[in-house]
Amino acid sequence: MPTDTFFNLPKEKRNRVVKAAIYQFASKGYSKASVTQIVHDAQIAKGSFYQYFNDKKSLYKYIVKMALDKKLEYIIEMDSSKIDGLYYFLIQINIAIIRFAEENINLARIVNDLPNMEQTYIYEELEIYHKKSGLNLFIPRLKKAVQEGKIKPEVNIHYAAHLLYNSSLFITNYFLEEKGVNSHKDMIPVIENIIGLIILGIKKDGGES
Amino acid sequence: MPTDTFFNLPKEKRNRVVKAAIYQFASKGYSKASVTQIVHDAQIAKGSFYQYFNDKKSLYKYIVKMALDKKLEYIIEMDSSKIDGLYYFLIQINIAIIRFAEENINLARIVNDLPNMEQTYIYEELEIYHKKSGLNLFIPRLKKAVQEGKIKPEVNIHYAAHLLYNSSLFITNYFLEEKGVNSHKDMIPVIENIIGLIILGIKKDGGES
Amino acid sequence: MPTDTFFNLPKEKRNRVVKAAIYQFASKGYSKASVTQIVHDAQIAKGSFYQYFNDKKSLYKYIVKMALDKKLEYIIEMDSSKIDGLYYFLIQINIAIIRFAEENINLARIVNDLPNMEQTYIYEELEIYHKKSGLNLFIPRLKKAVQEGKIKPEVNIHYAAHLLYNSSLFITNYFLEEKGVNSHKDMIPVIENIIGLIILGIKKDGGES
Amino acid sequence: MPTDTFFNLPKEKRNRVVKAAIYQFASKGYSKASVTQIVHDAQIAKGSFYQYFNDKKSLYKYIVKMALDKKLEYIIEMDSSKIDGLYYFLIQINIAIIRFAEENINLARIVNDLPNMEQTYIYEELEIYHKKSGLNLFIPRLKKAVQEGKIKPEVNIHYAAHLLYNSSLFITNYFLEEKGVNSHKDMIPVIENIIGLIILGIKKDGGES
DNA sequence: GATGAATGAGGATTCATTCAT
DNA sequence: TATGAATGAATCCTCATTCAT
Repeated sequence: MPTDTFFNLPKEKRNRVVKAAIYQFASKGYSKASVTQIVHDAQIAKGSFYQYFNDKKSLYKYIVKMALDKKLEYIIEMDSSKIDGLYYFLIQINIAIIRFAEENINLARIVNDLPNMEQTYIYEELEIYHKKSGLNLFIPRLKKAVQEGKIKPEVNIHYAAHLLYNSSLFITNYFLEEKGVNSHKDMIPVIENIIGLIILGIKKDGGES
Repeated sequence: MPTDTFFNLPKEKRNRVVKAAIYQFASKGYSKASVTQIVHDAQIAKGSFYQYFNDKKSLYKYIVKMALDKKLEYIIEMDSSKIDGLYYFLIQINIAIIRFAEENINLARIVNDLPNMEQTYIYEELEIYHKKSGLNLFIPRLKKAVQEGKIKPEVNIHYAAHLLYNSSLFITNYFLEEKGVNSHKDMIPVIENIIGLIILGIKKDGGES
Repeated sequence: MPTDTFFNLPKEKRNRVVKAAIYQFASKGYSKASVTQIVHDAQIAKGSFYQYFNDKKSLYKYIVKMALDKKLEYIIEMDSSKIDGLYYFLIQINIAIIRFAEENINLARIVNDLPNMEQTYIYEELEIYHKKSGLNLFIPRLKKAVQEGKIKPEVNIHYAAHLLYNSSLFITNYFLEEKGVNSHKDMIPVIENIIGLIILGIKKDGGES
Repeated sequence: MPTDTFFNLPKEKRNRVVKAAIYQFASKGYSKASVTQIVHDAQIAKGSFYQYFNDKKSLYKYIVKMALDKKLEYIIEMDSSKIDGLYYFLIQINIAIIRFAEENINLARIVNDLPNMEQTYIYEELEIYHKKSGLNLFIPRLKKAVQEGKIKPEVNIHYAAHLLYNSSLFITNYFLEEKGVNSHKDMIPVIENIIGLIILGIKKDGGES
């Protein structure tokens, strides 16, 4: 969504703009993010900014797309084809997401802020990208597990996917806010616990609840 | 967080202010909510507003506290002492929350928007209230279940509470957005499905994952 | 189209705003007129301006309405009921318009600039007022003259009204620009000439053209 | 008013610039016309534009001159020497102008917008050209008619010329705006009516006004 | 205690023109 | 000569807060 002009810029300058924008959106959110602050941080002229992007919204959409793409990169990288069991798959996907968050803190903040945009008109224009790294991450894998007879027949795939996506968001937020957590490795037990919980349930076998 | 002046006001006037504020915060969110619009809707003078509240933030905190208190009312009302099983407890608590949302749509919106404030400085000042109707809703009950030997020993209570709180938020959002849902009763199957999932797990017994 | 706030202002302040606005619109036209300049000239704060008027357009519409009303005042004042002949009526109406222009130069400039707004969306919202001091000034009088048998049957009332309205605009512009003309009295011969021309025609009787 | 560079350009490129400029000035007016849009439409570089013209004003003056020249072409073409009567001459000249408008809608819009520029400093620099296709169109012919004794002695040539010029503008505007009018031929009755009116007057012979 | 006008820094966006390559 | 990125003052407008009455 940037203009051609933006792509003709030297990479270094483009990076300054992107970096400043990411910082603004991550720390202030879309509507409080200030174009004035972005151009100041990126050391470009106000007018230049509007030669790179039609408006603030265009920039935002570009950054969000970039963030979601980056998130997907981490997920694709994990080469899910080799992962057989559902439990292991879910562990891996959450680890991938946390690694994304670890290495791209501000992009992760932006991604995790997306659900808050859902009521706005901007969201609709982002929905396609968002879906790819949202619910759709889980639905196909759950369907496969159903076919393989590995999932209880009474489980509703739709709700389960929601729960899993939601959990991944929550896990990421947990990571982003928890100041004591330094590496994605520290999160592995948390992930295992939560995914284990979803897979096996809270309830002790044999007990009635 | 209002001034004494506010509490000396006739109840009817106070209600006008509260109602207008709830509407603004629910529909626009904190930062986009307009003081000008609130005083207009409440039919009070701009200057009066600043005699009732030090600033917009004070009003927001007051409304949030009110919303959380109201939510708690619904939860307390359900008289959990009589509820024995954990599953049934979780179903009931989610139904209570949905009933709160059903009868106080705008307050529910404000409550469910709270996690988005987490990065802001305002959140810290609200944390205490938030906790009461958040995580702390689940932790004591989970501890009890542990003592009763009803929960797998490897389950981490802390994370389980997070997952349950998160699920309750997600269920509420689902209710608030789903236009086809008219009554909290329509949500009961959804709740049962999701809670069932958390209690029993996704995995089919006997299968390896 | 101003807000109540504007009308609550002391007359002196209101006049400062109106005067500054008239000056801007008259000298720059609608789109080049600067709100910043207006508030500067009127010695009010930018924010105050937007408490008086919703936007620049509202102010413009207010000023245009004011200008057209003022123009009408001069026309109504001439007490057309006592004016019998069409020629005399047309002379008088043009004199009234020139007197309006003489005593309200900038308002007259704004009024005479209106036809240029015709292609804009603003015009539509002003049309009603404009019509009253435009074509409709002439049509009823021409109809009356037709009934009295004083007008050639082949004359199309519609076109004649247009020609007369157009001539009045032209006469006013002539007055506004002609630097040598100091008083409306200097314009009387011009008016008589032009109206005489429209009434009697250019052509010498008996000559073939 | 373009630079030599402009005239050294291949004709095709020059035309692209001219066409884009005409479109802008016709549809937006001088001050709203966008240089950025012109260079975009003409597919030339911003910098190139300023090598062809010193500034926006220079381009405008060039286009206006072009428009007035084109208008004159249509008028000259009608070979007025062969036209004898004043009435017929006026009919023909108005038809010529309408034909110009019909075949050069955007140029006609620019020409008819000129009077609105009269208050601006730009106008002065265009005045010479404007006059040639304005008042001066009528004055010589009126003088001739006076010499031939075909015009009432009390008619002031100067004012009559103004009225006629003004009427031609009005007729053209009428043509440009009237959506039901497809061809200049549809305008002939209107022209005959208005010119007839000016030649013979509104007043019925024998009646007193 | 009530009122509502005043404030001004800040918001996003536009645009003719310049200048380095 | 052609290019297109850079510029920055100017545009309209918003809004929480203050203050005089």
